[in-house]
Amino acid sequence: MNIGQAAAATGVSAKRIRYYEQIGLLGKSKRSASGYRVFDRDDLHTLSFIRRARRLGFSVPKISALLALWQDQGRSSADVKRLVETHLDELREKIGELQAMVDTLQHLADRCDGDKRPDCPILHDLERSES
Amino acid sequence: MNIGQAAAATGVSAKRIRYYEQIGLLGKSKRSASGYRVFDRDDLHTLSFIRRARRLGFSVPKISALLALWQDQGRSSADVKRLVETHLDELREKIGELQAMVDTLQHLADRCDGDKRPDCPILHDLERSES
DNA sequence: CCTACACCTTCCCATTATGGGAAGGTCAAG
DNA sequence: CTTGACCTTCCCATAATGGGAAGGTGTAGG
Repeated sequence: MNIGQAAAATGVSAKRIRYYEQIGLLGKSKRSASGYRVFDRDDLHTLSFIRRARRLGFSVPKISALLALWQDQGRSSADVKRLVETHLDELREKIGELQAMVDTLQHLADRCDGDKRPDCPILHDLERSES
Repeated sequence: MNIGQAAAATGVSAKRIRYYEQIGLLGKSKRSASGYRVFDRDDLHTLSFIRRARRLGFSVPKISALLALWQDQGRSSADVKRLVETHLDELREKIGELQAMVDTLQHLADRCDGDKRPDCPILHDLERSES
């Protein structure tokens, strides 16, 4: 299977597959006589794993750790869970930051008339002298 | 006032100030005879504005728009409000994506024993053949 | 007056994960 | 053998910084 077919089969673009190989997330691909990358069912399986992990917001280094655990038959589920909970903490922290922005902005927008006049509490707040 | 003092006074690092000038978010700074950037009270005011906008998650292009409105005495608050509401939509969309990740991961983590055994619904899910 | 030392300047590199595109080789069908 | 689809590598760009080098400036103390 060539890279284009692997990409179509897994939803991971050819560009990304080459990138993952380059940074060492994937081992070096087998190559055909002419230098084309060749993928087998196991490779597709791994690529799909990576794609799902990306969708859940894991960074490449974290996926690397997840892959290592996945392939380690002697892993403990505690290790996997710990990794995921750390990720959950980070996601929640990010959500908290974004939510705080939303709260502030919504508060300001609620007080903005949104008409033709220039007065606007939003700009007024951004302009304030404190902080 | 030199760049270091302006940075200390506004909380915007010297690096960032230079960057903002370079990309045109700030006009070209006045310079001393020896080439040092010189900042006055107005500049500090603008830098503080930018810092607050950054903290509320606005991108540089959006801040550029906000600054233009801020400095336009003939603006309408409707324009400001529209910009902010677009931003709010984007923030909320991002939060939604992150929250969906959290929901999925929490669900999986809840089902993971987190002990010494290798069985783990998290890896099992990432590995699944569908999707 | 000269020497430190702190601060300034510009320039280049790195970050994260990906897309775009060029130049050139390969393969299968007609 | 040509065409077109596909592959290869390589370089560039993204957003918004931080790090650090090489070299000029400004000031304070000896």
